[in-house]
Amino acid sequence: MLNNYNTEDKVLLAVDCIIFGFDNEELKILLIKRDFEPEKGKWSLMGGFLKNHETLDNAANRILHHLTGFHNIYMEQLYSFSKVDRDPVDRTISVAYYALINIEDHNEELIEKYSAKWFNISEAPSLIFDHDIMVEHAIRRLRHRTSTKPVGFELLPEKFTMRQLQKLYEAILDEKLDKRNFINKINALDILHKLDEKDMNSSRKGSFLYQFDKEKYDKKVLDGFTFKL
Amino acid sequence: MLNNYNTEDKVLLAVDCIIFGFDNEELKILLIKRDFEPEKGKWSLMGGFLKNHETLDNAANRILHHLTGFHNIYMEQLYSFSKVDRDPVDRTISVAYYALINIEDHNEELIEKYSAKWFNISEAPSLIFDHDIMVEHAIRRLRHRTSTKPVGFELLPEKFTMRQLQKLYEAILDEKLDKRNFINKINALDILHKLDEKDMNSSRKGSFLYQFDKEKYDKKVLDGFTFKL
DNA sequence: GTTATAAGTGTGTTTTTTACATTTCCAAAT
DNA sequence: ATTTGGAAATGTAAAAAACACACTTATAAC
Repeated sequence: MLNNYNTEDKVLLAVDCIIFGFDNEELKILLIKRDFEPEKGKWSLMGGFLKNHETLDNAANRILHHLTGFHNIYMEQLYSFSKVDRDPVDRTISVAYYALINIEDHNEELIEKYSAKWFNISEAPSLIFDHDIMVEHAIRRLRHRTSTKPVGFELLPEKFTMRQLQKLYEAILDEKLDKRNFINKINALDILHKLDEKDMNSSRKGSFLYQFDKEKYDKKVLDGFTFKL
Repeated sequence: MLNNYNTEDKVLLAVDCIIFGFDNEELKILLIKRDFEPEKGKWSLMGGFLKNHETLDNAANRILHHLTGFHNIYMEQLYSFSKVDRDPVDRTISVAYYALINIEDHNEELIEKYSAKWFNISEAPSLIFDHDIMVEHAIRRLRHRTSTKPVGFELLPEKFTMRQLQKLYEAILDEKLDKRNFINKINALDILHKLDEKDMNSSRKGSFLYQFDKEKYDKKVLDGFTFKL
């Protein structure tokens, strides 16, 4: 007996990306204004369809590259959404991915091309189809990841101040953190490299810049260390 | 401009289920022996294809029902797997689900029909396609869930002893736990109902039976309680 | 040299987690 | 009726982690 694959239903498989950024004050998402039907003119996530020669990760990378111009963006598969009529045109299952990018890297040109815009997550417009639900899921996942993996650094420039890092965590977790306790915790992790350089924009005194030391982190992980904030 | 869905590739969408059970000693998974090509005779997860009128959850429920005879099984979507050649017959993306069932409920007849068998997770044979990877993911997820949600009870009979519960957690987490600390923690959660009944099989003295009090748990969750073991 | 502003820093208190040993109960054997 | 074996039941002290909290310092701008 051979299982007959030919009698089975085939579907369109979309990949939709929740792209997070941080502007030193608030957590943001990058949305595009659709210039095609259905729902033309409405805001939505950046998406596309899986092609036969691609994995889902490939497709997500391709889509992210289109909108940002960058490869090797931090990215994680989130969840698959399958309501029967979620896309009115045709049966489409969507696999959501979320991505973290340094907002300073944003490419004005590409953003123009797709009529894209950064929104504070608290002020984002409502989105087409089930995209709002995807964003909710992504925020939940990001909150969790941020507390258990050093993913926050993906959202910051390479060099950053402790204040920036704390603001980022506050934005993601949506709660105020105590300055001293935060710095003590971060320092206890021992995965940052303190530079001699100072950022002189934030205050007269200036504040030291730090870098995430990925090598040190990876080494510690191998020795059984687990990031926990 | 209308986005032309017609030019996009369509794919087969499979749903594969990792079914966990517990026999009071070890964590187990239910596998089936394929009686169709490709890979006939090899062990695999129970799976099936998504139909046009179904959501992924619907499909997973349908597949679980086939093999167990039960509806309303505890179940969670895990991850989507998309290696281009993961299924040699046709391009197939698989969405993995894991499910937890009380092993006592297993239906001998259906198990026979599908040549299914319960394996200790440590002794399971290697599986077709990418199913081994799926199982690994599922175990990781289950470990995490068990520490943050009261899902363990899905794997036990309705009435169980503290010893059974501890053994279950030990099997899932794959580590020994201290008896007194475990019981103290569980009691502190205050979500079990201690019955007057005793299980007399385990010892001369007999041990009290407990039940998970779902109503109480739900009420506590509404009041901001979060399960944490 | 005075001032204004954010950066930087440490300790005591509370809560949580861990380690650990003895007594109790009952069926079974005598 | 008494003894015995074996798992069930139970609490406390020590260690570690999390939390609350306020003053001093460095520097640019004036």
